[in-house]
Amino acid sequence: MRIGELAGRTNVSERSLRYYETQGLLAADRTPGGHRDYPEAAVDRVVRIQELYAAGLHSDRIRQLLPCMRDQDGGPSATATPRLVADLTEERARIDRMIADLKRSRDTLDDVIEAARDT
Amino acid sequence: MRIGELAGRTNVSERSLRYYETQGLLAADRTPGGHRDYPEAAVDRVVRIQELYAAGLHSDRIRQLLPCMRDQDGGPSATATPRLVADLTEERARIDRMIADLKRSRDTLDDVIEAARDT
DNA sequence: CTTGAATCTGACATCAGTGTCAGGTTCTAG
DNA sequence: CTAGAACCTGACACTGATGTCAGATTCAAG
Repeated sequence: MRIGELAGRTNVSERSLRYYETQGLLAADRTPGGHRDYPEAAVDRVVRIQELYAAGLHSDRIRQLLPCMRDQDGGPSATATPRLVADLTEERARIDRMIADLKRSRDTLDDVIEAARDT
Repeated sequence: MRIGELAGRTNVSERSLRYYETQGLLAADRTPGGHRDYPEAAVDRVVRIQELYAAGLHSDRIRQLLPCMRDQDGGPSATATPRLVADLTEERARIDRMIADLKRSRDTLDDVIEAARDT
């Protein structure tokens, strides 16, 4: 599929899709004229990439991670090195802290919202 | 207490504390010479502010929110307007989506980490 | 063929909190 | 009183994914 369709289906801008390519996160075939042609699996991949970005991972880390992921077409093409496992474990801990923070903020908002409801 | 101590106790840089003041999030008395003098309650407040920033709220929103929060010394000094409640409800939904995303990313990392463990 | 929509590359802007530096002033222990 | 630590303001840089614009090219339908 072409970039416009992929953007529409993933709700990710064309700009970002091209950026992912420069970062080595998302490959695309090219038509004879140079237009990008994405495989169906690109949809899932883009969604994953977005999730990982949202989790605070940087392009470099995502690039290391992607080949080790299951649920890619053809299964994982690599296994994480010990070094990468250590890094990912740290990222995981960071994500846990983020979740805890977010829950506290959510509770704070709930308090304020509820206090207003009781007015 | 002075800014250095507050920074140390909250693990927030002095730069950020001064920035919070310009944003109207954190007030401080001044010594005759002009140095900031924070009340004890500033520690809690700074922690809250950090959590809310981490949850993706911007300064403007936090400024609206802070006076409505419980657990401030003296209790809440304001109640959220209906307009603010609507905005906060939206923020809350966004935070929920963030948490869901983070959990998915965490699961992804766990998969990769575990796959490496089974090597 | 033609024409309009879609895509291409490259460059520059943005956001918003934070880092950092400079040059000056205040505080406090000795 | 004095030295050094701590603090002050103001300004500029940065980060890194994304928005946006310009000018050129390709694609696909009539």
